Order: sequence, then C-alpha cells, then structure tokens
Amino acid sequence: MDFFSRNIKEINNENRLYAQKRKIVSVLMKSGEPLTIPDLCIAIKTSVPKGTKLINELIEGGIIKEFGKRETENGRRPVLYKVRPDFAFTVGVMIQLKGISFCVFDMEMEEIYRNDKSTFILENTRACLDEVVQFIRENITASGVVTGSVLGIGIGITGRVNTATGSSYTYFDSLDVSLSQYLKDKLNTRVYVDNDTHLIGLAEQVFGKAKDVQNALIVNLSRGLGLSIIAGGELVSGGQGFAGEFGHMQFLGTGNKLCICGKRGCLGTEVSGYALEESFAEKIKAGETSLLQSMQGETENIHYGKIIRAANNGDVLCISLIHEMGFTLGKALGNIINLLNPELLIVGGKFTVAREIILEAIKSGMVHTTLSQPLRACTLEFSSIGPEGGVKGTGALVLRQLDII
Amino acid sequence: MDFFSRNIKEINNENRLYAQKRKIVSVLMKSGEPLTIPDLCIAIKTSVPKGTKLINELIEGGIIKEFGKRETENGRRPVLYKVRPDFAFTVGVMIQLKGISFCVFDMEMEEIYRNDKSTFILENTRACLDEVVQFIRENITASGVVTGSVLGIGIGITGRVNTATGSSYTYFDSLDVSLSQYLKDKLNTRVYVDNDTHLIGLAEQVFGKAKDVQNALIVNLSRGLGLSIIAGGELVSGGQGFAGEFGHMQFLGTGNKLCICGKRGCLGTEVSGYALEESFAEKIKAGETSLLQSMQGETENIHYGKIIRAANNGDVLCISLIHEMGFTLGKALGNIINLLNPELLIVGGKFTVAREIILEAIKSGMVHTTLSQPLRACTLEFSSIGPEGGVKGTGALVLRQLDII
DNA sequence: TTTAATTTATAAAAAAAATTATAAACTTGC
DNA sequence: GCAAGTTTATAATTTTTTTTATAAATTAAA
Repeated sequence: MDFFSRNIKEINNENRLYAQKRKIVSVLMKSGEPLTIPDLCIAIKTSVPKGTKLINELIEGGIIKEFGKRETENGRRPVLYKVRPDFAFTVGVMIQLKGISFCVFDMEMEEIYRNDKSTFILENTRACLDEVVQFIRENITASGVVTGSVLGIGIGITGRVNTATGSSYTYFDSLDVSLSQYLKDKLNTRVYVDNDTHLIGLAEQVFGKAKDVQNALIVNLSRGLGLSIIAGGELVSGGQGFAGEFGHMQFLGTGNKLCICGKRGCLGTEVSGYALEESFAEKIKAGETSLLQSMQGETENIHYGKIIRAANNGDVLCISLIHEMGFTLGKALGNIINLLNPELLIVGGKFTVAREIILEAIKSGMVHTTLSQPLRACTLEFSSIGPEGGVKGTGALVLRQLDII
Repeated sequence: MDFFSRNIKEINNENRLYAQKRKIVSVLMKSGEPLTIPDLCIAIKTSVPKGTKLINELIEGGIIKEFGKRETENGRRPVLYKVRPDFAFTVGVMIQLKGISFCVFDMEMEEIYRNDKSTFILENTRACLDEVVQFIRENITASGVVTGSVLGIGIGITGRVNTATGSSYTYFDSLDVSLSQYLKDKLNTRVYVDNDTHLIGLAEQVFGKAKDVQNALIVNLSRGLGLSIIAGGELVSGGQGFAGEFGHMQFLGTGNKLCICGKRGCLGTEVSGYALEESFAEKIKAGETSLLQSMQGETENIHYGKIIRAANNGDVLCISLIHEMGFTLGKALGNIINLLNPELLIVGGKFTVAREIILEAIKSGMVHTTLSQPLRACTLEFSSIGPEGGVKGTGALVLRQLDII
C-alpha cells in the first residue's frame, strides 16, 4: 500500500487531488531536472495556489523535496522541487542463460545495491525458479531496503515473454499462473516481466540516445540478435509482447542454415555471435588462416568475443567475417527502415567493440535495400548505455508500468 | 474560427471549461452511440451538476442534441445525447493517378455530397495543381455547404507524403511551401495531406475491422502494394510519414526484376496488379494458355482486374499466378508479423475479389516465415470498407487531426 | 540609492464545483 | 394498485478553486 497503489476509479474530489499529485510526481520524474511551482502548475493545468497546496502535501508525505532555487534573469527566484531519491526504490532482476543480477535503484535510477551471481544457470525447472525466488529474497534482505518502500520488481528474462500477461513462454512455462503472478504471490510486491531485448530498448528510451526520439530501432547484437522498436514515441510490444522477433526473419540471404526455430535461412543463423563462431570454424576448416589459430590449439569453440577482438587487432579473416555479418544486418535493417521510417537506429551489444568495422558494413548493407528518403532521414548511432543497459531497464520497467517515467 | 480553433495555451477557468466541452464532443464522436449525462461525467471525470451544465451549453451552441432515452432495466431513464450530424462538415479529396474524387461528410461521417471526375490525370505540374484547387472550389460551392461549417479538407494523394509537414514528395514538390500550406492559403481552411495507403489504414481503424485493435497490419493490394501499420493503438507514420513502404522491401524471392525505385528484387515487382499483368504476358509468350487469350485478340496490356476475374472463373493460369503472388506476399507479411506481433491482418484492395485463392495463398506463404506463436495470435481478415475506403479516410483525416475521432 | 520592471509566493475575495439532499421517473413484487 | 427499490436529474448547501490583490525577492536602469 504505497503512494501509487490507490484505486482511483470512483470520481470524487479526493481522487482528483490524488491524480494531480501523481501527475506532479510523474512530471518531475520525466523532466530529468528539478522544476518550480509555476512549471508544475502549467504541467498539471491548475492555478498556482492549488499547485502550491498539492506540492506542500507531497513534501509533507516525504515524496518530493525542495532543491535550491533556479537562477533567473530577473524577478524573484523560484524554489525548485524534485522527487526524493530515497522516497521509494525499485528492484531489477536480470535472468541470463548464465548468471543472474539483482539491483536496487533509487528514484533517480541510481544503482544503490547490486549482486551478480555468475554460477546461476537458467533451466526450465521448478528448482531453478525456486533458486531465483531465493536469490531475490536474500538480496532484498541484504540490500537493507525497507520492504514497504519497494515499488516493485522488474524481471528481465531471455526468450519470449508475453508482456501483457507477464508469462514467459521459454522458461518457467509450466506454472498454473503467469510467471509475474507467481512471483508476485511469492514476493508480495508488484512484479513485471519482460524480455532482455525489450528492456534494452526501454533503457535506451529512458536513459539513452532514444530519449526524445519518436521513432527508433534499437538493435542488440551479441550472441543472439534482438530488436526493440519505438514508434510514435512508444515502445512497440505487439499483441502478446513478441514484437521485435528479428532473428527469425527471412530476408534475402545466401545462407540456408537450420535455425533452432525449425525454419531455414533465419537472419539469426547468419547475423549473431553464435553465427560468427560457426562461420569462423567453417572457414578455418576450409583452409583459411587466422591469428587466432596460432594463439589457440583448437579452432572449434572459439568464443565470438575473441573473434571480435582479433578483428580489432587486424586479423583479416575475422574482419571479413564481421564485415559480411554487418553487411547482411544492414540489408535486413534497411527493409525495416523502409517499413517504419525511424529517425534513429541504435546499435548496441558486444559487437560494438568493433565499431568501425561493423558501422561501415551496416551502412553499406543498408544502401542496398533502403529507399533514399528514409535512409537520409535515419541516423545511425552506437548505444551509449553499454552492456549493463538491460539491467537498468529492469528497474525502469517498474516505473514505466506505474506510468511515472 | 469554429468550435475547434480556440487557443487553449493560457491556463484559466474558461479554457478548462472549453477543454472539457471538447472532451465531451470527442467522447461522443468516438463512442459510436449516443451517451447519457452520467456516462459523459464519468468520461470527463467531473460531477453530474457540472457535466449537465457543460452539456446544456453544448446544446445551446448547436453542437450536440438530445437523442431519445436509453432503455434501462430499472430506474429513471436517462436522456441520450449525440453530436449533431449537421453541426459541421469535413471535406475529403482523393487524388488518384487517373481521377479525382470530392466528398463532403457530416459529423457522422456520412457522405452527403460527392463528385468524381474521371477525366483528371495527375501530373507534377502547376497547371494540374491549379486544376485540383479549381475542382475543390467548384465542388464546395456546388455542395451548398456553408464555408464556415467546414472543419477542414483532408487530401489523399498517391505517392510519398510527409505527414508531419504536409508536403508531397512525388507530386507538386516544386512549391515554396508545403502542399498543405499552399492549399490552406488558397482555400482558406485547415488542410491535411496524407497518402492513399495511410488513409485506407485510417478508415480501417475508424470504420472497419481494426476499430478496437491495438496492433494490426492493413495490406492494400491493387495495382500497387501498400501497407498501413497500427501499433499500440496508433497508426504508425514514422519520422517523415513514410512508414509502410512495403512495396520496395527486399525479401527472399526468386525474382530480380528492376523496380522504379532503381533497385532490383523489390516485393512490388512480384506482388502487385502491375506485376501480375507482366507475369501474365510473360507466361503467354512462353506458350502457356489462358481463357483470356481467346477472349481478346492481344495478350499484352491486359488489365490485372481481368486476370483476377478470369481466375475467379476457373482459369488455371490466372489462378496459379495469383496463388504464387499471394504466397510471396504471405512470406513477406510473415516477416512483418514476426517483427510487430499484430493481432489482426486485414487484406484490402482489388485482389480481394478473388478471396478464396488469395487467402489460401497468403496463409500458406505465412507459414513459411512466421513463428508459431505470433502466427497463431494473428487473425487474417478481408477489408470490409471496400475500395472506397481511401475516400472515407480523407474525411476521417480531418477529424483525426483535430483529435476528435 | 532609489525606482521601475519582473517574477514568485501568499492572502483575501469571488467564483465555481462538489456534495448532499430531494424530486422525478421508472421497474418489480406483494 | 401501492410500496420498495433503483437510477436520473435538479436544488440547496458546503467545499474547493480560481481570481484578484498584494507582498517578497530580484535585476536593471535612472
């Protein structure tokens, strides 16, 4: 029963006041900088005396606080207000194939507690789910944050997730209820579940370069290939939350490899860290040479990260493989740019280490499929939030679901 | 200076009342059926006495009117209210390659005047633009509608249009100002411009099967190939309004024909009425036979409409050509379904005459590229608004831009 | 250094809105 | 056919909000 859990269905003055207070908090959270009474009154379309009253009540409630005065050209300097960073907290949990991360964020989305467990292995079993619950419980205690002040827990999990219902289709799918409902019952707080790719998109929209962009694509290229879509200023989730299934798209391509989805020729079989490992091994088998060969005894099971590093160090084979991948990715993205006409394309993930190589490759691929006008209108940038983006997204997920961010 | 043109930037009580009245009109427009005082008070979150006062003022202003009483189970029957159909009008103009249509719609979006000029030929010249202006002026006069009661003119034009600025990139692009600004100055009323495909999408969302759907794709397959996208309940226009460029996408495909865009292998060169005409001629040249052959002296320049009709009459060649097209379209759409996870796919355009053939073909194509979960979640339907959809969309465009629909 | 101009914040007065109470219109059950 | 129950609509009362006026805090200019 925190500030955000009031039921505002009934129409009366008390609920109207509450709605306005909530709007003030939301405006302050979204603004990124502290605001004045006049600012807030304009934002919530009310008179200054009433706005003042609401703000004072929010201060008394410990939700917002004064934050100095604004330097102005002339006139009396207005007092600035912002949301108290310690008014409440969000918890974010990122469940990866190998490893699980737990984070507590304050209202300024600063990480105030973190614990990574690298020994965790994600399996579709009840025991694994129990381990997750246990891990979350232990860390909530360890973080020392008061339970009542946690607004909710955002869970990021790899695989397919139905955002609307909060069920995971890839893991923990044998529960009687949705994953989010199950965890809610176990942990006794709000729980929201989404997949890692969407959370990177959310982080990019909230903290990153897509902040004030209405239409953007966020590509996440690491061992897998993911895509987040922002259209009309909103993250696109689709009917079941499956939107962004980019890795299984079938574009023009030379390859015809079998994908885990059962189909042949999926983009992910050509463009992904996994695909890079495979094609590297193939090339070596076919007699080509690489610096990596001499450094390691075996050429099989070379992690794609090493191939990227080798490319950065000038290894010709690795450069050409990554270039080819980027080119194919660019062609595929070009089709999506035609379809959605985004102003911005953000490339994130582990491959961004090889910036120059991948950038040039994507660009030349894009030219082959993108119409000139949408191409000119679309800026290509690299993610600025780094590989930790997904984790920041888990915390942001709670605030987004509460509609205060 | 009509009801919708008030500037509500300043925050005072008068503007708040105006905003609430506008909301009432908007709620009534969107509802589709007349509403009661309690309904409207809940919708605008106000008390019954205040809502009553606002409603009475709207009645005095000639904007809404009583519409009988609602039949209820018990209690006093509430009076129903709706927007007066004749309170204001919208004008819609659809500019096609051959032919131009002018329509006046009332507030219930009923066509109350219409004039089609089939002799019109669209050219990128000032003379042609003058002809358009003249045609609009004449018809506004002829329709007998009072100029002050026209809320605005919605223009639909084929080709690429920047929705945000109202400029056409394909036609009338040598003006000093945007097309919409130019027409606004000439016609002295609000003017909004969008392309025909987006307007079909809008019509489908406002009047058609996409009415209450959050995520949908609307394919327009006639002589060209167009796509409208609804994501998160909103029509996607993209940064410049180019979203939906489906005809120039490059998917898996056997063909490698040169497209008007300069690239090879665009989807539109394989899937469109134009492509059907070409492939029909090719097949006949290659020695295949068709019922159409004996009916006409020549096999060149056979309109795709005839090929569709022949297919419906059992012509084997025509059936196989359309089936092949539908199959390719289905494969391409499957990729987009993976990407956007829509609940609904609406197929519209002239090809819907051959319902059974095209439906089966699209479905079997989709299976090849769509992942099982998004595929299961997506319903395939035919458009119900018919080939006139685009024209209805022009009128709806005005109401949508005024945010009352 | 004072005065004018400007903007924010608070106080007092006036207006508007929400509650509450009541009347009106209607069904159902006895 | 009348009372009880239900919902809508209006009237009266109370509360809330806005408006207007004024004070406070600041810069720039006379």
